[in-house]
Amino acid sequence: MSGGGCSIVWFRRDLRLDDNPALTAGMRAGAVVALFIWAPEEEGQYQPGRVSRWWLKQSLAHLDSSLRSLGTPLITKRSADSVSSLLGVVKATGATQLLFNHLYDPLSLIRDHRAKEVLTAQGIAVRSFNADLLYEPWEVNDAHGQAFTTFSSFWERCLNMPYDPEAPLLPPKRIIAGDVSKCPSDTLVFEDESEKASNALLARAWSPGWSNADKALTAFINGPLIEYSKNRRKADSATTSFLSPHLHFGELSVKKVFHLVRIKQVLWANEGNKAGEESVNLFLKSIGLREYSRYISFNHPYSHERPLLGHLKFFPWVVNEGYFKAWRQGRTGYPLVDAGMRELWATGWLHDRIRVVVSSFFVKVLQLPWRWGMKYFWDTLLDADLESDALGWQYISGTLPDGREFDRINNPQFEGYKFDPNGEYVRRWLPELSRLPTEWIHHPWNAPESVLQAAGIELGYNYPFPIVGLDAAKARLEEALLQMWQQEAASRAAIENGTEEGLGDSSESAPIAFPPDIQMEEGHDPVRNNPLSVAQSYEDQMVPSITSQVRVEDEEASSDLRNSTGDSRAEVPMNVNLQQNARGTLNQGPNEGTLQVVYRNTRIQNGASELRNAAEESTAESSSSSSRRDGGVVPVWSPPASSYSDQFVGDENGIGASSSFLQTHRQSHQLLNWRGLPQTNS
DNA sequence: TAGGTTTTGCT
DNA sequence: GCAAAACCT
Repeated sequence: MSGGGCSIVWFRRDLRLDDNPALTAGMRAGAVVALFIWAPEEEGQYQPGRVSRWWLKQSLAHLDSSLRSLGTPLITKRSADSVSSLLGVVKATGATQLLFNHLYDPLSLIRDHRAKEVLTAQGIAVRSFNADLLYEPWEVNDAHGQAFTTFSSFWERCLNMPYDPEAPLLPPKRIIAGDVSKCPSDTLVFEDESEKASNALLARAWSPGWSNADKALTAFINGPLIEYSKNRRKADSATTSFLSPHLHFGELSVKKVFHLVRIKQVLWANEGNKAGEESVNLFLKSIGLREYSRYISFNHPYSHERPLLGHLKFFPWVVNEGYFKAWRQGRTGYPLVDAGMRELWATGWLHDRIRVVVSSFFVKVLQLPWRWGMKYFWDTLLDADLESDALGWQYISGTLPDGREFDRINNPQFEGYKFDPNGEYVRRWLPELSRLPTEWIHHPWNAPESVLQAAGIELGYNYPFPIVGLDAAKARLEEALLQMWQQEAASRAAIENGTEEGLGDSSESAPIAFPPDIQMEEGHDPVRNNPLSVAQSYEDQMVPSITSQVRVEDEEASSDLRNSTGDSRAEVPMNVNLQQNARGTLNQGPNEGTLQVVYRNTRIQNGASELRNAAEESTAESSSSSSRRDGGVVPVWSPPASSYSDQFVGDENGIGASSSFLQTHRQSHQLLNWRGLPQTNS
């Protein structure tokens, strides 16, 4: 199918050779040029942090050597604009086809859409695939064809889909190299001199690269998995899977993970091994959360910037850089929190439980804006993953319909004795407390003077007093929530009176800026300060380019999303350019097979229904055909037409639409309970 | 001891 | 907000 030219396989966060549908498609079509483009400026405020870049560097080296052993190098390009680099590579290699696997963060949705548009206009065939998820976000819908808004219902559906996730593909045995003689690689720089020393330590603990990932997976599944449930409460146990950085860069295929874990699940179920079954369910759930993070990101592309429940917009965050600094440095006076933050700083790693502890402390006790914390995680975690981190912080912040209650404060002292009963974790990361007896290790401020003295601790000198007392925090939180509800009610009233629909309060909906010391990693380039400006001229909607079926469960062309009140969700601005849309989609023309349009993400009020219907007809057609689910759709979401903050208007009230927090809650929970929500899928 | 009350875990 | 677990009495 290749014509004469070769295919470019554009690697991004799918740095593996096995179960890589873009690569497989490229091989089948003939000669392949494997390409990686390093364009960090495109990531706006979210350029990868030091440890993340270290990982990427190793992983790419690994991928390159694997590819070479199969017959072709990995071409690397340094770029400020991926799309023009793609065009350059097309020219230099005479490629006629571009293949890549989907990503779901907002910047990628835009960029990939643009890539598809631009290259298609140049006569290049562009095909894209699902390599990152069990199911594409638009495949997972409720009975009305709408997106789920709670994790449990989403995951339940995933586990009970009428068809299984695709079986993982094998790695190629050899690859026919495209002509890259006129397409030299750029040297990519991922670390500066000052970072090298710290990075050297990472290599002792981690082995990036897809075949190492594969070994790690096998080892985990045959080892710690069975104890996963039992051990999940320990702060420093070696019982987490440690697969997350591998997963972030796509060194591991989630479908493969799922597949292998399911085999164990069946095995242990047959043996009646309850602990094993529970472990599997729990582990799969964490895979499910990762899926859900993409799902949320696709359906609510602003989820890394804005709370999904609108009322949180009115929360009076404490904008206190001193608190923020104390938290980052592990000097809050709460040993478990501080130990976690020091571990994160030192290693780029944090056990999931401790992530919850430190982030909930951040939001509830310090009441700092959650996006600061999220950004810090992004900068420091080895497995930094924007979608997962956004989901995690939204959960902690109580901004998800099924998140935790906002007004409950966890007590780090109690959590300390729960997750670190013997104080070993604290002693490892807080040497200044290492001589304190376990009895006091999680609350040194209560320890008698003599005990402190014997342990060599002088509070306020070599270890701080608690930065905020829990009682004070509780009082301040209640006060803040009161304020939030009042403002929310006032705003709702204003909207109902029609006095203020729209732009009035853009200052409130605009996110609080990052503090300067975090901001310094960004900003030379104007594009970075407004990550979406890059794409502002591309206003059209999804650009599905080709074939492939996406199964749509719902029979009726149930049109709009959740609520019919006039609001719209953030990712779906009203000012969609349908002309472009039509051109982008329907004229894609005679690629193989059917044309697929996916509209989950779209909320087009007028004029789009024909499009949608066309889409669904073609879906109906294609879903009856074979099991070919390659090819695919580039999920794209349209950027705001004008300014950044305009975008916030549309999604004013987040998932809950214009209903109040309580109503939203009640609804979602009723829905949940109604269905009797089976605990597991046993 | 059964019964009520409080705490915990949810993504 | 709910269910299950833990904790009282």
